[in-house]
Amino acid sequence: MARTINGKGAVERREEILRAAIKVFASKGYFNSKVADIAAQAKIADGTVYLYFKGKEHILHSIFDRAMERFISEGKEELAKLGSAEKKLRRIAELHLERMSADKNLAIVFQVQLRASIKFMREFSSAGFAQYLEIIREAFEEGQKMKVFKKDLSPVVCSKIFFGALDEMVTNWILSGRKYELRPMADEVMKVFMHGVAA
Amino acid sequence: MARTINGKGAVERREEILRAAIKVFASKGYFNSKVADIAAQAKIADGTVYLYFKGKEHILHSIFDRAMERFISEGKEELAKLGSAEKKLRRIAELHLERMSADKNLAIVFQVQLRASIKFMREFSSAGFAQYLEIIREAFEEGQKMKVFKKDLSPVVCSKIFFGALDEMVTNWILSGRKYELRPMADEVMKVFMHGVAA
DNA sequence: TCTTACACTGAATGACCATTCATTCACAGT
DNA sequence: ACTGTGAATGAATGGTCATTCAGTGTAAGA
Repeated sequence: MARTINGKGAVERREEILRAAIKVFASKGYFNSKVADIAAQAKIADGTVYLYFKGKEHILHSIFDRAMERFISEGKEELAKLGSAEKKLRRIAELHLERMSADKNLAIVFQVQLRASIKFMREFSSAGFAQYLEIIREAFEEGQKMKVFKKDLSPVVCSKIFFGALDEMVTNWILSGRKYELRPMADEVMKVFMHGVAA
Repeated sequence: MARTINGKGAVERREEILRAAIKVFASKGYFNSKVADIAAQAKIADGTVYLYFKGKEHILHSIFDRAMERFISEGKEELAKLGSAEKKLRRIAELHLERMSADKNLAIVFQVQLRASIKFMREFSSAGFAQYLEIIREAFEEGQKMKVFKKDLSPVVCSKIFFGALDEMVTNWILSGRKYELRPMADEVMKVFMHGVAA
C-alpha cells in the first residue's frame, strides 16, 4: 500500500518532481519549459506528472508554497531566540541571503519567475510575500518601541526599503553568474540601513 | 514615398505598435499575449506587425531599448544641472518614481516582464540596466570625494541598495493597484539612505 | 485614364506542447 | 503460480499561436 513501482513513496516522488521542475524552470524560464522537460529531468513519463499535480501552473505554485512555508517558519523560530530588534534585522538579512545562496536554482525561480506575471504576483503577494514583509516590519516596530530606531520613520516604508535592498543583492548576484559570495552582503546592507551613507 | 495607406508615416506606425504592445504586455504578460492581440489593439492586421518588427521578441526588445534610452539620456541631462551629490541622488530617486508613475503600463512591463526570463535579463542587464546602476554609482563616488558620504562604504554595493529600495517601491505600488502616490516615496528613501534608521 | 509600386490584409500553414487515456507493468495477498 | 490493484507509461489528441504570403487596395506619376 502507498507504494510506487520502484521503491519510492508518493511524497518522495512528489518532491522529486518539484526538484526537477525547479531545475528546469531555473534554466529555461517557466513559459519556455515543457512539462516533458520536467518529466525527463525527474526520469518519469510525461503522464506521471499529472498523477501528482493538476498541471504545469500547479507545479509552480507548489514550489512557492513549499519554499515560503519553510522559509517563514524557520525564520520565525530563529528570530524568537534573539533579543534586540537590530539583531533580528541582521539575522533576517543573513538568513535571506544564506537561503538564496544555498539553493541557487530556487533563487533563480524566485527572483526571476515569480515576477513573470502579475496574476501570479498578486496571488503570491497576498500569501507568503506579504507575510515576509510583515515580519520585517514587526522587527522594525519593536526597535522603534525600544527607542533604538527613529520614531519618525514609517515602518512599512522602511521594511520595503530593507527588503528591496536584500532582493537587489540577490538579483545582481544571480545575474553576475554568482561569482562572489552573497552572504557578506548582509553586513553591508545592515551598515547602510542602520546608519546611512552620510558622513 | 514613405507613405502608408492612411496618412501616417512609418515611424509613427511603429510607435503605435509599440504603444499597443506595452498595453497588451502590461495587462496579460508577455507570454500570454498574442501577436494578434497587439495587432488588434493597434487596429492593424496581424501581418502588418511583421512589416515593422522581426517578431514578437523583437517588439519586447524595442520597448526596453527605446524606454531605457530616453530614460538615461533625459536623466543625464537633468543631473548635469545639479551641484551636490546628494541632490543628484535625490533627483535620481524622484525621476525614477516619476517616470514609473507617469506611464503605468510601461512600469508594469518593466517591473514584471523584464524579469520574466534570465536570457532576457542577461541581455538587458548588459545594456541599459548596468548603465543605470553606473550613473547611481558615479553620483555616490562623487559624494565620497566631496566628503559628504562615508569613505568606507562600497560604491557598488551602495548603488545596488539605493536602486533596490526604489525598485521595491515601484513593485509594491504596482501590486497595490496604485492606490497611493509613488513620488513622495523618493523622500522617504533618501532619508533612510542618507541617515539610516538608528536613533 | 492606366500603370506601377508598395503598404497592407487576413486566411492558411505548420510547429509546438499541455493534457489525456488505453494499455502495461510490478507487486501484495492468497 | 494466480489475480486484483492502481501506479506508471508514452503515443495520440486537440488547441493554440507565431509567422507567412498570395492577393487587395491606394495613390502617385505617366
